[in-house]
Amino acid sequence: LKTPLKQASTSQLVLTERQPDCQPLTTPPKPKETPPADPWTPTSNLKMLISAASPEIRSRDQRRQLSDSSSEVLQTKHCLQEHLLGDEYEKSQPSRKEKSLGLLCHKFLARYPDYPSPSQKSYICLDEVTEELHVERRRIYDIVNVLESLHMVSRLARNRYVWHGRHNLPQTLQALRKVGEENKYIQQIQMIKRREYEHEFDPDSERNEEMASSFGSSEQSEMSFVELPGVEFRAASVNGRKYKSLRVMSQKFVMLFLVSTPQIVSLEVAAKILIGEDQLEDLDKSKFKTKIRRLYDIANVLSSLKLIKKVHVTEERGRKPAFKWTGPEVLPNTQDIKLEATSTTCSPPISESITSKEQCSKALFPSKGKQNFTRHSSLIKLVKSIENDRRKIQSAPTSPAKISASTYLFIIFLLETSFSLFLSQMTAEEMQMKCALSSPEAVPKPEPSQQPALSQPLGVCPASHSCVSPVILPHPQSGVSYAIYLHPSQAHTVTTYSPGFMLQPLPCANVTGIKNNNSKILNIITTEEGDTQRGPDEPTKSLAAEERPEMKSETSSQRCLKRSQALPESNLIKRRKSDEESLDTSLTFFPSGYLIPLTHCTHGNKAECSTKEKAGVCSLQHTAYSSPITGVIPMPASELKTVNIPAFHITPLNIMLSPNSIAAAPILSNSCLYSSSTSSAPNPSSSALNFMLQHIGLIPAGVQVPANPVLQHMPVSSQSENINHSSGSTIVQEGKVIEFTFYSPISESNFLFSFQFLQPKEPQEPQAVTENFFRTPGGPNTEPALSANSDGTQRTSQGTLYIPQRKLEVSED
DNA sequence: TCCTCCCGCCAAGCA
DNA sequence: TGCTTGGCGGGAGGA
Repeated sequence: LKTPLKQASTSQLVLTERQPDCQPLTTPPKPKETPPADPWTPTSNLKMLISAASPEIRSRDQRRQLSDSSSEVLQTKHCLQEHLLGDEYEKSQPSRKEKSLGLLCHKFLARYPDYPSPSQKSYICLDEVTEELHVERRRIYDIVNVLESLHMVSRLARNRYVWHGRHNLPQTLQALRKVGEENKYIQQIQMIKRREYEHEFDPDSERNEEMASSFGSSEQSEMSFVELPGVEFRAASVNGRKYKSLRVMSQKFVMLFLVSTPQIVSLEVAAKILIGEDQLEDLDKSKFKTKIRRLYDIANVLSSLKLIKKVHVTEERGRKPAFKWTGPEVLPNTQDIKLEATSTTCSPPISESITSKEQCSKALFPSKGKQNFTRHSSLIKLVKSIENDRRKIQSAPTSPAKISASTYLFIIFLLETSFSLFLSQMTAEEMQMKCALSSPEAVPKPEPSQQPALSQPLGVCPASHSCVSPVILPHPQSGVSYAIYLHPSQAHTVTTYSPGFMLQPLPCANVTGIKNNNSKILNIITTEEGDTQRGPDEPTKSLAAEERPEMKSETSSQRCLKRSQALPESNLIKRRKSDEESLDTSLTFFPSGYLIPLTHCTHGNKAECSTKEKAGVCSLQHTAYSSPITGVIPMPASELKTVNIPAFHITPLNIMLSPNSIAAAPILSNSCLYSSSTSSAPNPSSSALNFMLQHIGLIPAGVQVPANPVLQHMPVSSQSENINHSSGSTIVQEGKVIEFTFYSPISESNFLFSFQFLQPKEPQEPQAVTENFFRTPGGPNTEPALSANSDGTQRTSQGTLYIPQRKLEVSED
């Protein structure tokens, strides 16, 4: 008796024979139990014929037929052999590989066309499938669940599904990508990698605790099934298990690929993210193993669909299993981009688009009505991370401190916090005074289409990057305006605290349509009464009210773009145009809570300043300008050309900027530093700084840190040639380096942060990501004694404490 | 030894 | 109440 050889290549053979665009082929049924009469459908008959065209399959079928012809005799013999040779019998059983879920999925997919005719619905009866494929029901559920997550099938009734094929796949992937972006999976991946990274150098750290605290408190942890319009979801047990469902896991897994660059996701990272979202209190090893098991299940099905492919990622710690996306490329929603870039005023398609998307993505961020005054969950994670770093710093203040990514994130936190504090320090009177003192031409009356949307109801936008609200803080004295990106909730906070504060949405990051319009954008400053208590007779109020319904369905970026284009010829533009002419690059802004100077450092506004100084406005604004906390002292564009910040960034805030707006990076130009910090006016930010540093634990309570700038500029000589000045694009390309220094009062050292992102030209080539952190000795105004190397790998100097490097190599099996 | 993942128990939920 | 659905983890095959 010749049973099919238990050849290792069997499954591979079947896999390789199947071409993606061919009609699927049938796979041979298990030899030992050939059904007397296969219920061949016309389709399967056709497939059988096609498969017969393959010599390999034909020969295999011939063997099978030969076997079938003498089945009775052979079966008897088989039984005899089974009795006689138990080991042999065992060997005759299909190997594990032949029973793999991937192979089974191939068989399953072979039954149905990739693109079924819409008029002719294919139904899936689980009983039939299990019988024909000779598998347990349980296995079919695994497959069907994953297919369901991609909307390739949908459940019709008990035991019954509808086959959609790949018709819905592009739409589904688009939706998943969108949801993945909103869910900030990139940041989560970065954070996990960073923690692993830190753990390499500090194995005794409270890694698990950190991980748990990072994810466990996430309010956005629950995510339900992402549906498509028109594809109804009728899972059998929707309530109890939906969050752990293989469907949801599968969707999340796919999301990770869609948002990652490169599109390679290791199982470990995926599992950690999935565990984190299940609000696990700790990283239980068994849970982790279970998650990995499920991911293998999902990966097998996705591999059968040719959406992913197994690879291995070789890091310094070893070789890790990972998967690479091989499915269709899913670009960011081009429709959205177009809308953002071209919309001028009220644009109904935007709201329609968003409504549709919201329908697609159900309850990704469950609205619990807590968005007001709460930090976004991603920042909560950062804060926890910062706290952990703080502990480390406090525990060993004189020992070489390890500067982790968290410390960098701490700076982000500082910046963000400083702005909040700065705003909260400004009394309503001050702000109103500021408004009053601003020259009328500098503050043109708003037009209906310019009305900022800060008074819009909260909760309209999901918590996503796309909904941060960029605003401008005009600073007439310095001639510098500050762009501030705020989450809608923060924007609301601002307006609540500061009734008369001037806020002006700006075009969001990387809007292609605003290239070379920076001078216009920079100077479009309108007033907004954020206080909704104002009387209805006031024009701005009524205007705001008029616009509010529209705002409900717009993203901030869309709104702000409208505004930027609505006031192209404002007087302010004329007045300040000369200041802005030196800037000929396109503008993009930090979508964050940063306080960002929008122009290079200018010092020619003394007349304006003197006027306002009389009322104390200048000093106030000067504070904003020179705030050491914000660390956003502008610098000449010439100094900025050498620096860029990768869009591939570890902060939860997508930093996207042009060579011009790079001035907003936490880099300090010394010239500006001194010119801006010599003000004799009281500096409210000093107390804010001390409050923060004390609060965060970098300085003990009672200790006061002078409000000297803590950030210093260190020119980066490398990689500057990579910056694409002509395009002004904010998308950073390979090899870009960003460096900045940060002075820690507690350790009296400067920290130099350096990031470099390297991406291969070819996806198959090894990829490397290097990140370096340094600490340098010296005081607040000391230039770090480090030189930056272009490759980021050979940097050493006195005071260099920590130079972790990570290289990532990707190899395919 | 570790990776991979099959297998089947058993509980939740449905008809 | 029987059946369907599917979470889960033990443990075995394979590298």
